Amino acid sequence: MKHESFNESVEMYLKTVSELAAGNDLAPISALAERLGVSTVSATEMVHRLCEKGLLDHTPYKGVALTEDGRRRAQRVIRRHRLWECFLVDFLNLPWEKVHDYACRLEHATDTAVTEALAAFLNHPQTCPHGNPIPSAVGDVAAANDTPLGDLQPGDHGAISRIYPESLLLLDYLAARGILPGQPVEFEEIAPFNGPLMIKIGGETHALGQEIAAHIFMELTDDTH
Amino acid sequence: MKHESFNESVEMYLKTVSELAAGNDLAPISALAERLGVSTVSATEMVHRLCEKGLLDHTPYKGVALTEDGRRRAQRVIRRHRLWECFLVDFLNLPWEKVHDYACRLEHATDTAVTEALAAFLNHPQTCPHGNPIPSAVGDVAAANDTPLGDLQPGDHGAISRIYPESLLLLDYLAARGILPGQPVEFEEIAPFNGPLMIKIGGETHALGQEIAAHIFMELTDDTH
DNA sequence: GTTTATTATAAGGCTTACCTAAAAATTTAA
DNA sequence: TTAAATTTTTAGGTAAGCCTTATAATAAAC
Repeated sequence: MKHESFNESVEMYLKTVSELAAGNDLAPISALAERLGVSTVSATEMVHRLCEKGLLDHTPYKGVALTEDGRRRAQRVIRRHRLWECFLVDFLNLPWEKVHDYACRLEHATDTAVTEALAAFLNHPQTCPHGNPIPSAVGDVAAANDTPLGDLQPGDHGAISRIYPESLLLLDYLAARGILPGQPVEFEEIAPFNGPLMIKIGGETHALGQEIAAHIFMELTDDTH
Repeated sequence: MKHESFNESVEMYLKTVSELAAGNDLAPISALAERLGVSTVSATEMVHRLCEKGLLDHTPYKGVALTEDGRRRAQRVIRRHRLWECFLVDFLNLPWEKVHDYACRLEHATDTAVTEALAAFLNHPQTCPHGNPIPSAVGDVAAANDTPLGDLQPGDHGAISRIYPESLLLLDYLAARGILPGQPVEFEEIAPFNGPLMIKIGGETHALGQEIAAHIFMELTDDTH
């Protein structure tokens, strides 16, 4: 009956740091704590433990980063997570917007042998149903070459590539509006005073808040013919 | 970050009681503790907690039994466990003797929606790869109509129906010898002084200790034609 | 260069699920 | 029916992962 829940917490912290420090910068502990639903004091404690284990680097007053060990460990969790998402959508026909949460539980309870057998069964998919790349078994990920909707200029167009980071609330919102990877996108305008972005997605125009727009990535169609 | 590990412990206790009290009698706390790899003091503590929650009934100095609530809860865990075993063997091609352990982890991390979608995907199988019946979604199980090898008389024959309860050590042992559900069985003799049982399984004769024989069930072929 | 805001640490506590050691209660067996 | 074995309870402890409150350190803004 040895406790596996330590593992689970570790994995959640590493995964979250990986998301927050996606742009190679440091993840502030406050942001970590908020995303994990934990007090900053608790997060600080845990960060110390993970530093001692050599999984995180903490620069006081700046934030935390994954060590190489931590990075690999996080990517392996993310691999399990995204493989399960593929299975849940493609074979169990579960809703696109729900599988993220289901996979969040399974990812901590999946042996390596199961992970790799699952990858083979699924034919080694490259992305999860939300468009995010699936790391390799040793923790390598393809670098993304896309842009968050928030960074677009009027007239830009292309197609949605991925939703990142994912959360049930966000995915529910997007699913209800048909805002999914693959949908064609045309940027129309941004309302003044940091207002919502007016974006045509799959024929319909949506007013998206900046925060949501930061979670939607697209691949630009190159118009410089 | 609310802890799900309480759930996990509860589920392990309920599952184990369900196994130990299979013959409708009481499961001694000492047996519970041993199977869970925990001190009797710890097991007693936990049993008290589960009694307060209305999941167990404890008769002091006798043992524990599942309440109706506890029984249903245990069966639901067992359902998830056995469905995963089917998937792991039939679709991921993982070894028959290993999937029990893999499923032991997954069973605590599987939402009801995933369980039922999995059942549908698998076409609602009736038994796990080790021959044990899969409880219904509401926790009903078909009563088994088979006999442990230990109870046989010389001359009896039939086919292996299931291995129960399962454990990695036992399954490894049986897999190495081709002792699997479906194999034809012929009882030859029992060595004196509680010696091993000599049993012909799939053409070869095996000397099985009584403890192992108690875990192997068979369906007798009725010879009273 | 202060003030203000953020970040970190310190102190004390809680719960779950474990542990050991020792004493008390009950059952079983001689 | 007394002794032996088992079961339960009591007492005191540990570690992980949380919590709140309060103080100290640093960074950023004015």
